[in-house]
Amino acid sequence: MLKILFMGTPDFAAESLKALLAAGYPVVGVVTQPDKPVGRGGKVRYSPVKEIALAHDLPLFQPKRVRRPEVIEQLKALGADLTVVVAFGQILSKEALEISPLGSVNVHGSILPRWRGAAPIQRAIMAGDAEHGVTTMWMDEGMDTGDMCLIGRTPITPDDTGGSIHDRLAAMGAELIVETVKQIEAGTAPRIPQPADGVTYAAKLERQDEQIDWSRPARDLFNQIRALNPWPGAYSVGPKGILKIWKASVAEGAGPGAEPGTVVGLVKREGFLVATGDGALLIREVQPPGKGRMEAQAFINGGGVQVGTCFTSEKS
RNA sequence: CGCGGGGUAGAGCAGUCUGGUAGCUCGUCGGGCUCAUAACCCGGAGGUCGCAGGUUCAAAUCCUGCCCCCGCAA
Repeated sequence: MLKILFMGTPDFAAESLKALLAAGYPVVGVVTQPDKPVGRGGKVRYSPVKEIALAHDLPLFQPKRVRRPEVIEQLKALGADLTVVVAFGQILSKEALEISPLGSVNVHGSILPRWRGAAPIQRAIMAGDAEHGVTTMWMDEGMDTGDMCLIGRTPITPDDTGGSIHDRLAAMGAELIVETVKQIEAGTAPRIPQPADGVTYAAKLERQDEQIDWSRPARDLFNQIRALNPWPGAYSVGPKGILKIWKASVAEGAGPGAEPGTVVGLVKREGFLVATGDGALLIREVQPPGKGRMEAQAFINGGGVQVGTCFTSEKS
C-alpha cells in the first residue's frame, strides 16, 4: 500500500486522517500547525490532527514553515509515496508539494472551481447555494487550482448550518480521499483540469462578515446566521451590548413599516421579530455577552428585548 | 499569570453598593371561561441563593479560599 505523509490541522482534516488509518494505509508522518495558546487563560490545546497522531503514535512534525529546506529534507527522509493535505493552514511551496514522488493531493470543501479558498462552507451557505460538496484534487502552486480527481455532492437544505454542512463534508471528504488514494494506487485516478467558467473565491471570514446589516433582506440574513452557526456566530449590537444570534427564520407575511433593526413583535414560544430591509426576521436563539446560548423566549423573559428595541446595523 | 462578564425555583432575569419577610417574566400543576385555543381569569407547587470557611444578634448581600460556565483577544 502507498505510504502516506499527512498534513492537516482541524477536525475537518482529522476525519480524513482517521479514514486513511482505518483503511490500513501506513501513515509515515503527520504534519500539523505548531501549538499555540488558544482559549481563555492562554492555555495550549493540541490540534485534532495532533491528537490522532499521538494516539496512533505516528511521527509528528509541527514546523512553523514547511517550506524551509531543512524541513523538506526531514520529511523527504520519511519515504512517503504520496502526500495528503487537508485543511493544513500553510501555503505549500513547489518543493513542499513534491516531497513525495507521486505528489500531493488535497481535499477541498467545495465543488471546484466554485469557492476556492479559505471559507468555502460558510460562503456557500451565505450565498444561498442549493448544493455543496467536496473535491479531491492534485495540488499545484495556485490556491485550489489543481486538477480534480473526485467530487462528492450534498444539497444544502433550509435546516442546514455551517456546522451540519461541515460535518457532512468532513465525512464525505474522508471517504473520498480514501477512494482517491485507492485509485491513485491502482493508476486509475482521474486528472480533470478545472473548468475556466464558474470560478469563485471564498474569502476568509472577517469581523465584518459576522455583523448583521439589518438593511439587507431577511432571506440573506437567515443565510448569514445559519452559515456562521456554530462558528464564529453572527451578531448585532443592542441596548445591552453585543447579541449573538444563532438561529432565526424568515417570517412569513411580515409586512414592511418599521426601521430595519427594530423589534416589531414578540411571538409566544418562538422568539421576536426584527424588521429588515425586506421582510422580517424571527429571532429564535441568541446569546448575550457573558452568557450561554438561550432560546429567544428566555431572553425575552429576562427583559432582554421588547417591542421597539433597536439593534444597530453598523457598516463600519 | 492575556482582558472581562456570570453562577438566586424547570428556563431567563432583578435583588448585593446602603446586611433584616425570596421578587419578576415564562413554564408547570389544579380550577374557571370558551365551539375552541399556545388567548383570558382564579388558585397552587417549586429555591441548600455554585462550594467551604470567616465577621455579625442576623449574610443571597460584607471578607477569604476553591469549583464551574461564558464573551473578547489569539
